[in-house]
Amino acid sequence: MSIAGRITAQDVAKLAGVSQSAVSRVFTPGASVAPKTAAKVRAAAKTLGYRPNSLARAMITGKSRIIGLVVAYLDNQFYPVAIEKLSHALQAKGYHVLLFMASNDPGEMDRLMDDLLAYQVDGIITASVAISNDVTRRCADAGIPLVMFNRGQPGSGLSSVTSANALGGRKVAEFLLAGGHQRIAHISGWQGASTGRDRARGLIEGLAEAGLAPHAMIDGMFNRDKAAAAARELMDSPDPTDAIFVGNDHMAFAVIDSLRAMGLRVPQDVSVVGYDDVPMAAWGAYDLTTVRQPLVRMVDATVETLLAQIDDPARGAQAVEIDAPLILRGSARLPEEGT
Amino acid sequence: MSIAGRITAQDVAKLAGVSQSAVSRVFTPGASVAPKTAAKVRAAAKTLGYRPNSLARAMITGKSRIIGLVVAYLDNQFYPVAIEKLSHALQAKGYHVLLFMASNDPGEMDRLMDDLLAYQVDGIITASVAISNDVTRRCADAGIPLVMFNRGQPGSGLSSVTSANALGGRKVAEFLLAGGHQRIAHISGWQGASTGRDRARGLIEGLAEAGLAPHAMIDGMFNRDKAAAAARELMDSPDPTDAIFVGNDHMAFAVIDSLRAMGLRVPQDVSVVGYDDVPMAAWGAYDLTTVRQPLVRMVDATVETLLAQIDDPARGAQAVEIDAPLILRGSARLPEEGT
DNA sequence: AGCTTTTGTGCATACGTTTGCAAATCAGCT
DNA sequence: AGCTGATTTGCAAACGTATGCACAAAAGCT
Repeated sequence: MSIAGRITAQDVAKLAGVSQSAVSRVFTPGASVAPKTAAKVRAAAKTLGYRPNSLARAMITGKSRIIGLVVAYLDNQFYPVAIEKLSHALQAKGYHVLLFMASNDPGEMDRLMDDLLAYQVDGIITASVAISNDVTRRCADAGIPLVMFNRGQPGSGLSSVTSANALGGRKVAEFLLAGGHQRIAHISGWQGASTGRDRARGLIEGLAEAGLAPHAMIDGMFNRDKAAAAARELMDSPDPTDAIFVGNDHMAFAVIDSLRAMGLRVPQDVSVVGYDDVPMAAWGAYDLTTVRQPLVRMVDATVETLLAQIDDPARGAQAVEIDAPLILRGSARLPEEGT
Repeated sequence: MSIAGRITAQDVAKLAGVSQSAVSRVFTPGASVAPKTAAKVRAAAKTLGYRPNSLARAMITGKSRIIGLVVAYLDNQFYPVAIEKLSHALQAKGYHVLLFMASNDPGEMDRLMDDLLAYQVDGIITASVAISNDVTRRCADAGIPLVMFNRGQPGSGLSSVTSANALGGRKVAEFLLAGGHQRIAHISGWQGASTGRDRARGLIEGLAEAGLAPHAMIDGMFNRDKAAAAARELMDSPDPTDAIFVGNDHMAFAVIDSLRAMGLRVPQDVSVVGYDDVPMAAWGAYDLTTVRQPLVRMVDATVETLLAQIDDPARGAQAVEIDAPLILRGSARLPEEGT
């Protein structure tokens, strides 16, 4: 019965009539301890309600079993769901998640790095946040593996996990062309991010193979308001588009809202295709045709890559790309049968 | 230039020509240290890239400056946004967030408690997750403050921050009555949660004052599928309702999707009112009339309550309720002018 | 200058663990 | 019984910091 104050391994040792080391060994998986004493210790621990202090353990072993997770925005549904899955996956591996919110202010990440290092995290996952070279260097210096989730940084020597964004853009191009669209515009993801650039490039390449070019390209910055404005601009023009590929679902919803507010029908007047396949894309109000980022596989690849790098610091960075299938729904006109 | 390995206060001390204690004092806000030596130490720290080890600091002070944040689901947009704000608010106060995902399996929370205690968190915030008496007791034993966000546990002696849910339900009742609705149904939040019960009770009381009773009550369990099924059931009946108050926005969206799929128009055929006012409620596709939970004020109250309890463990629990205004949009028929 | 009061510093201990090492116990043999 | 080898155990030293205590240095005063 613990009145107050922390219960330590000493207390348990005293009650069980063994040394403190013995207690430690009982709670250390690989250690050598006789079944009989283990039983005594476990009994004592249970009555006192003892749990080893993870912080003290981290000090001595040099492994905190904490992963720093840095996220910029949570209003795009893709990220909450990703966090949920990442967190579950890491919990299952015995790691814990220290959550950091970063604005996209570049200085912000540097400040967060201080906290991350101070808490001796074993590894870092960043989701949709820009990494300066300084941050990269400090991670390398401290020997802390970092994996970028859903964003790459070519030439940075950092691991990343993304979907096959360029290929995804290509698939959209082919699909829209097959559907008979002539004037295909792109409201892109932020061109400062690999994710945004690659999707745009894929679309352009896909159209080029048919001898076409995008009817228009506008940087939507992954921002709803920007995307909505872009949609209005595209349709107000004397030569409006007949299909819009939007850089992610989050913007695509804003685009559809905006089109409907203009009295246009989707997909009769204009087709819309998104990217991500967040749960909301399947909801009746949008029924969005989109490219699915296979979240579970991306999450699995992320923790696998990160843990591999933690276990073997000599292992180099790797950039994983996961195939992203096109999901057909009602927001884009379908190709004719038998094409 | 750090080649590898952690830089400790010892290293800095050596370089600066002072004792390790001096270095510690420079990084401890209230401590007594001469400006001159502070400067020397800071310089040495900067060239070595030194940051105090938070884990070691936590060991000695007994304060980890870590808050455990336990969340059940992230698919309801209310919670991601809440997490974002909570995290920012805590970061601003020098705390950090250890994130735990809990299923609503009651045993799950007990297991998480082990981890929370092992990491010596200074406090716990739970968002929409059930707390067993056992968990309550263990927190009390360990002297760890806990505040429940967006859920209360009457008689548990636990702090909580919610909106004024019952009053909110009342407001909806009055508003729908004023709008001339006769058959008002409720697809409630989970009746196992105070939040769901209080909103339902408010509606019932509000209708009772006008001598009415709900036309129907169905427990939607905060679940989209359940809510959609409930909506179909309500409208398929020989005596369909003319207004549905839904226990939260997340379910309300499913209800609207479901109604539209039946060929019904919102609000011409049936009015829908939600609860939360998540960002999505303002989007064109739903334009949902709803009760706004003032997120910023709830978050502020939560961290204020928690930190007050951390600073003064003797302070008792308190249940904060924050007024929740009704936000009028297009999903519910408005009362006549001049009523 | 001599005294007292304030301020700054170093020494040493403590926080709660893990783990190498050596001593001690135990089991398995002849 | 005596020896060998394997297993279990306790001792003590770490990990990197904060902090009480004693003392040194500086500052304030008449």
